Amino acid sequence: MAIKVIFPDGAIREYHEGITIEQVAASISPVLKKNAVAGKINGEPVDLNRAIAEDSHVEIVTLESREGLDVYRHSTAHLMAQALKRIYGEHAVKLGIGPVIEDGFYYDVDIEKPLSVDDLSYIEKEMERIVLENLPIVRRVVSREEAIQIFKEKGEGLKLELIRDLSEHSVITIYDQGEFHDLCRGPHLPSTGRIKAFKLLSVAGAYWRGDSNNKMLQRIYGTSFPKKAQLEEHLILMEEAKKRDHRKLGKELGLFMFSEEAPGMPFYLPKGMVIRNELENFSREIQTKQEYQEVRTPFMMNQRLWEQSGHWDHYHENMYFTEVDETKFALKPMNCPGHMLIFKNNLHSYRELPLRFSEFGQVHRHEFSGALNGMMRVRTFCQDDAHIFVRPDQIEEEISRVIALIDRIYRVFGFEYTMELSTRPEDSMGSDELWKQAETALQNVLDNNGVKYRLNEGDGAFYGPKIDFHILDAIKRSWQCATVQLDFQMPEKFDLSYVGEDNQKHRPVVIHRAVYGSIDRFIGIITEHFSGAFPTWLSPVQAKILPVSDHFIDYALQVKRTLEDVGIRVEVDVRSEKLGYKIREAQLEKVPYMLVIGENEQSSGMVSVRKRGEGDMGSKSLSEIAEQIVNDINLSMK
RNA sequence: GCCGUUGUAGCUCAACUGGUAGAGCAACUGACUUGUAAUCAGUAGGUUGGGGGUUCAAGUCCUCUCGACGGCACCA
Repeated sequence: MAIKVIFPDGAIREYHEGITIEQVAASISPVLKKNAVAGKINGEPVDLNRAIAEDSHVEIVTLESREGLDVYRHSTAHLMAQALKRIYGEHAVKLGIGPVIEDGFYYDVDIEKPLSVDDLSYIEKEMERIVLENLPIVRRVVSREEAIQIFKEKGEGLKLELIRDLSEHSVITIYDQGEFHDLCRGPHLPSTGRIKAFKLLSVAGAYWRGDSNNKMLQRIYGTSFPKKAQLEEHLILMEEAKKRDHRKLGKELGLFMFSEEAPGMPFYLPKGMVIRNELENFSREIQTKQEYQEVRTPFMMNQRLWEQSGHWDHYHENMYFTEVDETKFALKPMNCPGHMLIFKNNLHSYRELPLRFSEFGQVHRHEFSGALNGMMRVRTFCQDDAHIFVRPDQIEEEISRVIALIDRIYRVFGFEYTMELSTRPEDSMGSDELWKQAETALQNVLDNNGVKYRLNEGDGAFYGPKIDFHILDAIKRSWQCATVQLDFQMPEKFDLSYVGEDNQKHRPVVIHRAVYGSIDRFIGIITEHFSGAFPTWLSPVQAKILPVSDHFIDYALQVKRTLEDVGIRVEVDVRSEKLGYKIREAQLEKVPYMLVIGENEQSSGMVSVRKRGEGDMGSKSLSEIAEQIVNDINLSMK
């Protein structure tokens, strides 16, 4: 019997019934057959050797596609599991799950022996042997009873748990390769010999099914690619990412430091402080134009304030407390309650709203020790926070303004970003109506602005839903920075009011927002984003003057003064070193402008300009170079 | 917090199975007076993260503890 096969491009071909995906691929071209790793029948992913029983839409999945690569890596995960069982024993290794992830795969296993990175190379060797054996990978459909029977015999308790949770009518399949059998939906490569290039990367602990109440398993991470060269390239990329690690660069460039005396709490060194001040001033200037008013509130306030705000109920595990003069205090983990007190300090007319209080507010949050990570996750940080008090009818317009502000600021750094709407979490306060109202308002703003966003259910703040901005840095990693939160709860808790047109008291609504989010983390992000080569306006030292010898120090100092007078940050390298040495150091410090000064420059009143990343630019007059640098600074902030 | 790894001079790293700590860079001193990515020589620098233990002997082994790293969980 002939069947019709419809391809994604709409082409239709006839084949005999029962033809496999692989044969279909072969019928199109030998290259396609070679690159095919799986297929899809009516959208359902299947193995290459799956027979096509009736007229169907068919797609050949090749290694070029994401799906194909995923199949390839999924099979590599099985390959690794098989190697583990061979090395440590069938019963000593109990399998959890082994999925594909962004850049590779992992497999969670329950095994007595603590695995170390040294063990990985043994496992890789065994994997290579299994590749050489070229074992066929075969799919087998089993009944639930059979599946339970099989995994019970093998002592695979974790797999039994998975089977138990499979839905009533799901088809249970097992993939066999040699003596190895794994519960798996597939699809997989046709044989282990198809796996060409892989590497095991690390081992780590991971809770079974992601629940910290469960047992901790050992997770082995690895990656694989169709070609050796691709694997090498990926490993090089990982090395590159390590080189721009903000912790390493922060130390090398003298931006910030950490001390055992204050885990998770950054110390700013003079150069890092320059960057931080620039960031603050930049945002301060823009906010002032947008009618924000800067305020400052205490780091520590009476515990009862936090009880009133709801932080005690919903947040106290993350807070630092202290007791002085028999009074209990808490270090602020957020700035909102302080701003509520400021609002309450006066009577407010509806005419004053929106009222925008901004604060570069230092907050303390007790994070788990294992969560700390350089500047990215700290226990004290500065939020570029603001609380905007609005009338209900002003909500949507004000949020649009905030979104525009965030966009304005992110453009300067060249960040692309995506947005997420987070809704009511489990642990939260307030009535359903207010939450619904707040969520709808945020959604409306996003929809009306034609913004694409992802819905992140149950991830809002305990007092309100939020829109989060996730920026993509230069190496495509995503970071949550800006946030806009809509809050009907705090105004209630603090009994806030303004006097309306009707001379009656009305309840304002609060919008919480941050642009950089945490300035500290933002510095970490831009350090990695720019690989330490900050744009001129952020560079701690914008120009470094390099006298060829001691004889030109006077002239160098004169140049320094001239540039400083127009607001440029300048250093002079006065050491008795050779020019090449000074250049090398200035280059390693990633200074944007190096100005070489010697006999020629001194007599002509010029400087030789060497630009970061571009090299020798020839000589320029003092006024020319000063103008160029100032332009560079101003342009990069537009 | 959990699992694993790790901690040696300011920095980067070395010291075989336990035998009593070493190099480069940086710093300091001196010489050189330098033209576009490292001038030479000398000097100094360490209770090996901290406490306890085993041993004739501990950087090395055991134990507790602190920090860091890789993940997990957490991320209001």
